[in-house]
Amino acid sequence: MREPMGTTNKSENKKMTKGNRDLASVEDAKTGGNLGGGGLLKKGPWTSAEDAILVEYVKKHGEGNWNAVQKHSGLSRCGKSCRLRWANHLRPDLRKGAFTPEEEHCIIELHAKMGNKWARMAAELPGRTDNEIKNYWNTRIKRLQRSGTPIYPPDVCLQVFNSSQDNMGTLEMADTQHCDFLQRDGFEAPDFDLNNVLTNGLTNGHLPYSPKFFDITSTSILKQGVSSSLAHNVMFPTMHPPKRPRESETLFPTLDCSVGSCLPMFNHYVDYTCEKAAESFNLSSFDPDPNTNDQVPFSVISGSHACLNGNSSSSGPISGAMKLELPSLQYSDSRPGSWGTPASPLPSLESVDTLIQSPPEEQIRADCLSPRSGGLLDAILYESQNRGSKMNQPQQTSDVSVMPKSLVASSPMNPYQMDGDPNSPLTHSAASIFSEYTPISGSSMDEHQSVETMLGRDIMPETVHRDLSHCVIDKEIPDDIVFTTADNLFDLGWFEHSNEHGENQQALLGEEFRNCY
DNA sequence: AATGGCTCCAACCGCTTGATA
DNA sequence: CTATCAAGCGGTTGGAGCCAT
Repeated sequence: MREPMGTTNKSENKKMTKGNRDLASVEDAKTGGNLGGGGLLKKGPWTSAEDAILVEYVKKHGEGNWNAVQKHSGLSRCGKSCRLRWANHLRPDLRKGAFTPEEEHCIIELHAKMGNKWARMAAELPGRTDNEIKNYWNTRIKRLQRSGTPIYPPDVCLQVFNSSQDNMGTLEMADTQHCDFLQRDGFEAPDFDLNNVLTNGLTNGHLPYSPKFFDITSTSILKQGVSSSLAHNVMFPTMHPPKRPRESETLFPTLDCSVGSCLPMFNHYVDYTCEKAAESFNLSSFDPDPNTNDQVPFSVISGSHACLNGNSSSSGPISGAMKLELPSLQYSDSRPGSWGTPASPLPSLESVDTLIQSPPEEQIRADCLSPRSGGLLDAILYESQNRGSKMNQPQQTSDVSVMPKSLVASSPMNPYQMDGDPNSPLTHSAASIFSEYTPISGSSMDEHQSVETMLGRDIMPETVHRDLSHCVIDKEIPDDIVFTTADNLFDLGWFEHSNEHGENQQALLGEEFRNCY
């Protein structure tokens, strides 16, 4: 927690003390100070003299027309710099000092809704700047990453779910600020009862929403939940070396929106589910790496969008301490000795990108609606919309056709079947998660295998069945059910769930979604 | 006391958007 | 319709202080 600051913030105090910049004269400020002349615009920290000039200028001329500041005031700063200085530090309505607990809570909540929309978040927090919020968030993320603390508290998850229900249910979108993109695209989100889903999921010890929600989301997340691969996607890499690459340095930025990251609050359910799963297996916790004694429990990352998943991506390159293998419980029966080497040679995501070419229209759509750094709503609505549009297009079969049909049909987690949109974050999630559960012996991590090959090999529906039955489904699972295609699930009614208004939640995925099966 | 790593945050950079000529 | 400019936005960088060793 930062110390409360007075009229000048801590950093300014530091700088003023250190550099004795207060002594800089107004004349220096006007002539560029340490510029040494030459008429170049000054960069670097502002002096109080420069601040005074800028404040004086704004008093006289008002905000705006920042490029004129240099002309009229003689300040050797570019307009952009002046605007930033004013907006972030000199504005009279700024609130200085540490964030209050209320503000912190608000930021968390807003981030859950909006993602990295700092300016929009700042608009919701009077007196706070986007830069301030951004810095706060980034700092907080890093701190939480280290401590393994969930980023989104449960109450925030609940709130976001409630609000998302409201928004998606009515589509009136009173909060157009959050959902304006929907209106722009004329997209209509169907009604479904997230709140009910949430409440049931949290209170009953089950996740009744799971199969009724997204097949991808539910099954893959929950599959993740019962495996150590969870650690890749939804676990703080607490064993990471302290110095982590910046978020922007994620190796696969276009695919960084894994399930956990796109749907931040789901991670809490994953967390919960994992506990339940652990109970089911009489495990207190999973240690993903039997060679370590790292007793980090199921501390689930809560998402934070792109920030965390770069390193925790299930498909990202795994190195060093993050080289986590599948838990023994998953493959112990069929693949003894597979612990030592990574079972699934994940194709590089670059190769996935290469292999899955999306039609231009979808690329455009993805550009418009990419939930990469968005919140839960973005992710859900993006997915739903893409499903809808997808159904109106000829089926893309080229990729799938590479696979043997039998294998395609029998793939329990075939992402092509579930969603062929390669731009979809959930598709990526599904693909990456799927890949994790596709053990291929005798391959090295360095081998980049084609997605088709990967998807078609060594798929074990039984595994899925077992996993689902242990920790996901609150319905009786017939013994003869085969988790091969989505229509099995439809037939069981798992994609249909009426909300309190009697409306079918299947609509979430679009009527066409069902029709295509 | 010296040093290196880490945290924090102000400022910058590059890109996008919207207004206007 | 196009070009230009101002402003906004999000990501990134760099520097100063803090802290552990």
